[in-house]
Amino acid sequence: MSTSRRSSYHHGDLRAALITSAMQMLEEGEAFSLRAVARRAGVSATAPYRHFADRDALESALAAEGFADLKADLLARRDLPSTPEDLADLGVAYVDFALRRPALFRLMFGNECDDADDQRVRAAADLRDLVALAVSRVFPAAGADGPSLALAGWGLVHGLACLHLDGKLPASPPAEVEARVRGAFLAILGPR
Amino acid sequence: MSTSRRSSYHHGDLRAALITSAMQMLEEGEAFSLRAVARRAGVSATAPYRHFADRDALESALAAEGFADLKADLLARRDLPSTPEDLADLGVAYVDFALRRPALFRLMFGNECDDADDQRVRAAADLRDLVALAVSRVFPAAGADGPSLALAGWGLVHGLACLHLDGKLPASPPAEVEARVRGAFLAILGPR
DNA sequence: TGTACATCAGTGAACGCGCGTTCACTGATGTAC
DNA sequence: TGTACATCAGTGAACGCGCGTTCACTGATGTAC
Repeated sequence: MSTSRRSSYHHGDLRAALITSAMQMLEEGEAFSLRAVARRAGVSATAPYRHFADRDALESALAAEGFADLKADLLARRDLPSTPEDLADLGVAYVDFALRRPALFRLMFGNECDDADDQRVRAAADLRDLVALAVSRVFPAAGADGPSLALAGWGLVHGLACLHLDGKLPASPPAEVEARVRGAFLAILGPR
Repeated sequence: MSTSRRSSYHHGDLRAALITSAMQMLEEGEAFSLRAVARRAGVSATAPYRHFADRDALESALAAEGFADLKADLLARRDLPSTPEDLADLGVAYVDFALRRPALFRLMFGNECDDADDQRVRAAADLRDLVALAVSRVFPAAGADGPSLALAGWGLVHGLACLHLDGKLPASPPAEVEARVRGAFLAILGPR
């Protein structure tokens, strides 16, 4: 959309183009650097500085978009879960996201979070809230244990994602991963 | 012990000294590189190549030692857990390890695991087995669900460790972390 | 017991690399009159 | 409607950096005779 009006000099919407390029690089497992992103966007190495203060700023923008994407993935399947099985579906979707976009997932989580970036922090908090809401729907009777239960749900699913991602559990075939996640999830959150 | 017999040229046990230096660097949060490790060990930049094929080899050695240390930490508190509360203690110890030695923990888990290194893979498998054994002691009646339950326990505690480590949950004060981990643990594995 | 020599474990110079970032610049755009 | 000019969004050369790794080398050690 923006490339069509691109002149030889001014780009049109370089900021968005840089984020897109960076996402592609992450998706393809390529090493990520300011210079490399600029290269892929077909622009000089210093052009990104017109749109991002520094490397970290680009990274935070990517992380924020990653959180939004993950949240969208979780919401895509159904409105909100009402049974433990529904909840397990969410867990499967979470792990699936991590395995489909490993580099992005690592960037979102595997960094010392710089609390400075509002957008990023807010996006992460949004995710946590969504998890809490989902768990409270399925277990409305949890009462005072609600927050602990929500945290356990998030921790479990996040841990399984990491363990698969880092090769501590086999990340394929997908059906096996799904069965493993669902099994673990229902073993503790199923029959109550 | 080895430094006392160190001559000006031959070192004595440079391999061990390099691992020690590298561990210290990880502990102090310093960036880790072959050159930096050699520097800290007081040795030329190329000396490590006498003892490690390349950077990855050093890294794998560190990871293997990390797994052994973590396992030792888990075993230090008691022989084997017999109640859910005991199990929660193990979980707390796991998270505590991650927070006390974050860079090491990241190195152990946050890398694409190269399956090539036997020692490292075996050390990671050892850890998984220990978790499975501990869970099976506490829930001997789990039966066919045993493996799923064990995996859930590992995933939960690993996920909580990562979320604290990555700033998605506040990593201090320690007492609060412990309460949070214990709470999450017992919320799902407690009253059965 | 003393000596020759192979082996081992270091050294230090050098390689090429990609990175983040700065700087002075220049081409294009859009606004005021 | 046409022109002057401020502003914006790019360029490209250059900086210093630390890294992993190679190479030919040399000093120390220990073994065979």
